Amino acid sequence: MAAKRRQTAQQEHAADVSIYVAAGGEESVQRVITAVYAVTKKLDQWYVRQFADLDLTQGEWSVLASLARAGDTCLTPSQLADLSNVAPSSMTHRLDKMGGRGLLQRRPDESNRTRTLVSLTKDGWALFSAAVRESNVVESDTLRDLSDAERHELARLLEIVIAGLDDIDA
Amino acid sequence: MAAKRRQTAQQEHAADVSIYVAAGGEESVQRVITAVYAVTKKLDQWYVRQFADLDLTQGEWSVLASLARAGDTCLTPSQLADLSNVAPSSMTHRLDKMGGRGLLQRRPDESNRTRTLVSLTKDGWALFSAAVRESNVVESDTLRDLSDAERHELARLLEIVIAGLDDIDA
DNA sequence: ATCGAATATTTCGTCATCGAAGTTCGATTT
DNA sequence: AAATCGAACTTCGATGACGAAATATTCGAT
Repeated sequence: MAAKRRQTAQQEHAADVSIYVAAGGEESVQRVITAVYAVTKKLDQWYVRQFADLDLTQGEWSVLASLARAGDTCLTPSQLADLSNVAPSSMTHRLDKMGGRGLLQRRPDESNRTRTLVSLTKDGWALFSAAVRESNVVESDTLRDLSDAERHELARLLEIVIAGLDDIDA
Repeated sequence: MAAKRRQTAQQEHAADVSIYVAAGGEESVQRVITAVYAVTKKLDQWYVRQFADLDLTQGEWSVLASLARAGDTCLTPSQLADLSNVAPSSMTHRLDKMGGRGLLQRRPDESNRTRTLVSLTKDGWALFSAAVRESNVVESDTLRDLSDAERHELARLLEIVIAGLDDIDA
């Protein structure tokens, strides 16, 4: 049964790619992009379930991760909205809610009082850390069929893609 | 400037990974997963802008793609909800709206009248095809720094991951 | 055969999100 | 120095999504 499903997952993916090619996409492109989204779609499902244990939505997770990645640098609501792919007006309420839970704090920027600076509290970082450790379980499971060398190669190829991303908008 | 940004994109990614590792994640895992999400986040931004030209939201795109991938097989609202990572109750209104635009049709399943069968119309498939062809532009740009051999290798590694995805829930 | 459990879909109330307008502050121009 | 333009954040009205309850149909058990 496991073996059967393993075959069909590949077959399904191949069939999906051929649909996109039939609709006008390039094979070498669709094969990669479709695969990337197949992975993230499944991961997203698990994130929702795992984060529910921590009373965390994907949107709140995005804010938490953005602030954690910024380190000591405070971020403004606008920056957080951009990083979270969300409208600035949506960020207002989200920050209100997360601030109410004590996960972050807002303080006015003294040098420019139109800006607000957002930073993680100790509780916020603790929740981020807990979420990372929980996520790492399924993420590790996801990559379990890849050797260390293959993970390294996969990361290397993706990093080539990342390096070129910012030059495309222009 | 382009060269500078190319370096910083890699540096930023490396810094992000180290944050996740500091929070308790494994390096070999986080390096891959973080990279995958960096790519999809950027792609999602472009999809929103490109699909706006076609009056298509990401949710509607998900329905369109699911039905197209199913080919001749009709899907039920529940199946579409699962495939779109959305609640069944949300799918009802989404199908109403898309049906009103003539993109799909709902008909009762004669063999089991609790079920409803959804299928793409000709207009629906045309819109799917148009969206694929538009998306392929940025997707192709995204992979432009990868040789054919590298794309093949990237796809191969991702397909190994995909093959194991279904076995994890259990 | 009838009753009860399970499944699929749709309403309904509530919350999140969006786009637009409003408000406050900073910067540039005249 | 005053005024206008622009930027950042927040409110506001409307749409979309969720979870729970309601409806309808099928399947299983007594």
